Amino acid sequence: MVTLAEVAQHAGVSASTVSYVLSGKRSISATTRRRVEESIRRLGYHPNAGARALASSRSNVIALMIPLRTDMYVPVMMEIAIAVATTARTHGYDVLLLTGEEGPDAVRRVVGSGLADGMILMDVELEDERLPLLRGDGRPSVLIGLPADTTGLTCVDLDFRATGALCVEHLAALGHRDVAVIGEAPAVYERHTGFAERTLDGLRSQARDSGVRLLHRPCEGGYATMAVTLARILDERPGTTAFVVQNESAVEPLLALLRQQGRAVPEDVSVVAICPEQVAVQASVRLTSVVIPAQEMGRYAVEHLVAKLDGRGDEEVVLIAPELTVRASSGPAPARA
Amino acid sequence: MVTLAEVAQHAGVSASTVSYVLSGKRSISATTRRRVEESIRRLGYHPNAGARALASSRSNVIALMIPLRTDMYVPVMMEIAIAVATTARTHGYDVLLLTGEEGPDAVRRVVGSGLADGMILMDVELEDERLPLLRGDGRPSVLIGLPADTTGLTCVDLDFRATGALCVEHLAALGHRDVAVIGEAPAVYERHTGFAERTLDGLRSQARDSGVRLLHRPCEGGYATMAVTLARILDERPGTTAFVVQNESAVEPLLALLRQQGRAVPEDVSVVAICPEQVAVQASVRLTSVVIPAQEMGRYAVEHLVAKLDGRGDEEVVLIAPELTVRASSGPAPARA
DNA sequence: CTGAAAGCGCTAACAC
DNA sequence: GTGTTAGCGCTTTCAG
Repeated sequence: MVTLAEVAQHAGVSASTVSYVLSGKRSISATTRRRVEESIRRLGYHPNAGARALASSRSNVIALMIPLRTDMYVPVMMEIAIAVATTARTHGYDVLLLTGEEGPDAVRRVVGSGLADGMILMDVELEDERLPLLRGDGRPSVLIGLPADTTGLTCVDLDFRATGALCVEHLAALGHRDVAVIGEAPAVYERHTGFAERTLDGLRSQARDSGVRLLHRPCEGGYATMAVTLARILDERPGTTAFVVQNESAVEPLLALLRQQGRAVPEDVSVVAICPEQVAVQASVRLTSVVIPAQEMGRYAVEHLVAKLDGRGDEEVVLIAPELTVRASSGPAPARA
Repeated sequence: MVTLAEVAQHAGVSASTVSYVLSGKRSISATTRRRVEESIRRLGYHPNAGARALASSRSNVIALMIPLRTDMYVPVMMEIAIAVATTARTHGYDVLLLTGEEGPDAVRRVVGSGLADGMILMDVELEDERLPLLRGDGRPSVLIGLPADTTGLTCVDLDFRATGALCVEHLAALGHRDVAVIGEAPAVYERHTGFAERTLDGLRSQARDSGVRLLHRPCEGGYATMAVTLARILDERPGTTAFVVQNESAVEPLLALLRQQGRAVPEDVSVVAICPEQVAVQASVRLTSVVIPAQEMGRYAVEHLVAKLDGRGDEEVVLIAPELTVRASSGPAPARA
């Protein structure tokens, strides 16, 4: 293993000079710099991460906590994780992957050990038990998602409230008066994951404003459950002419079932989805949708965290404005029977 | 920040004693141990990761390199990643997440800096440019996937050759003589990702042995492309009575299209999928399938890597035997026309 | 613009 | 069964 001292010797300079060449924290003559850089290359030197962390009390690692559950919005999470990892690299950070499993202990461990300089948490619940640890003094953190109380926290998320409103607004404008909402699995609501409830808020309040009747039903993914849910909805509200779907694994089943029942999309019923772009585009009907900006959220989260780590801190809640893209699944409400 | 020295002082023992209580590398009297543990708790001590890594030249971190592409088998990768992370924790390791983006440089960086003690690589190509770095001396590594030449490497993967064979065998036994294979996207084959080619091998050789005619077509996910692919297949081989699908995002489109064309599954055509269990179970028809054992692969990979790190090394290729689960999508071939 | 040297917090001989 | 101590490789004052 090549050490900084060896590089120094090889280049005929002192250790500190090599260190400063690396960090750029003081000016170095062009000649010296070149000699040192040459030695570094020749010897294949890589600074030792542990030593560096010990001496500087910075690990250049950020921790990313992802939920354990693989049952929900998996592609979104993956996309976020990848965006976080690549963005982090461009800022000189590596990413430590933590699963929610350990809960608050993981936060304590990582922060306490100096394994990471800061952390990004996904899948935040409204009353998340990890929040107290983040609020106080601890290391900087950024949440992807919005808890009930955001004081002292930095959060990034899609504005799900506005998203819900936007969906209803779109449908109302097309003349729909009876809208059904296919939501996430019941467990998601029970767990009080913020985004689901906020979407619902947005849907409801806009529905009130637009004179739209709303029926909300959580739904596990898959055909079997979707079939039951749909039957129930059409039973309770036979006049339903539009659906808002916030559940990736319910999208395709819904479309198939509608088709089977001879309900044409968008002539007889409209469908608006809240989902990643790929899902919207690859579905059997190109879906009018509000896209979940996974990459953007990941990038944002890292950039805010890095800013905080650099002392350019700012406690702030960033809500990304939703954008509704009209595709082939939504159209004017059919004439009343 | 609480240091080991402070714990030692608080407990009235020496630093080394605290260290040994923590590592268990020498015997400690029950009394001392209790006193130390109490002090650790009371002071909220967490060993500093950097210092520990520096002194012991072990970081207790393993690196996981995942592919950048989010277009392919995303849920599988996510499942593997999570299995890796949780298994690693049970062995006292944390996981560093690397994207394939940096390529071989990432390997050099991580290994050279001692950031991680070993690494797990996913999405290995047949002639992967990272392999030379892993083969030689370097830190221990485990591949998930199988390159062309495995000498000096440890690999874990589903036995895709056997998987292909198993699918054909199943269909042949049911009397099918014309089988079409819906494969991964063309890019996957062009990139020479091993698993796709090995599956094809298995399919083909078993087809020869069983007197089955095989037609293989790569396919991007989604409805539009699947429709084109299917039309072409039925045009070339109108007698096709069975499909093997190895492409998650083609499964549902295929089923929907067959339905639209009035071909009943499994009465008119059989479908066998190679996919994660969830996909097989949640599809519109419960699919006869060979499951991709993502969790098992992740777990295995970590356990082998940890074994290597502990000196219980073993260069070895582990191929997990495929298991075909018969569900509702396969049945006897229809009587010949 | 460059050197010298004091730690950072922990591990692992080496002593007893 | 426990204490002492010499580093691990780097960063960062303090000097010049």
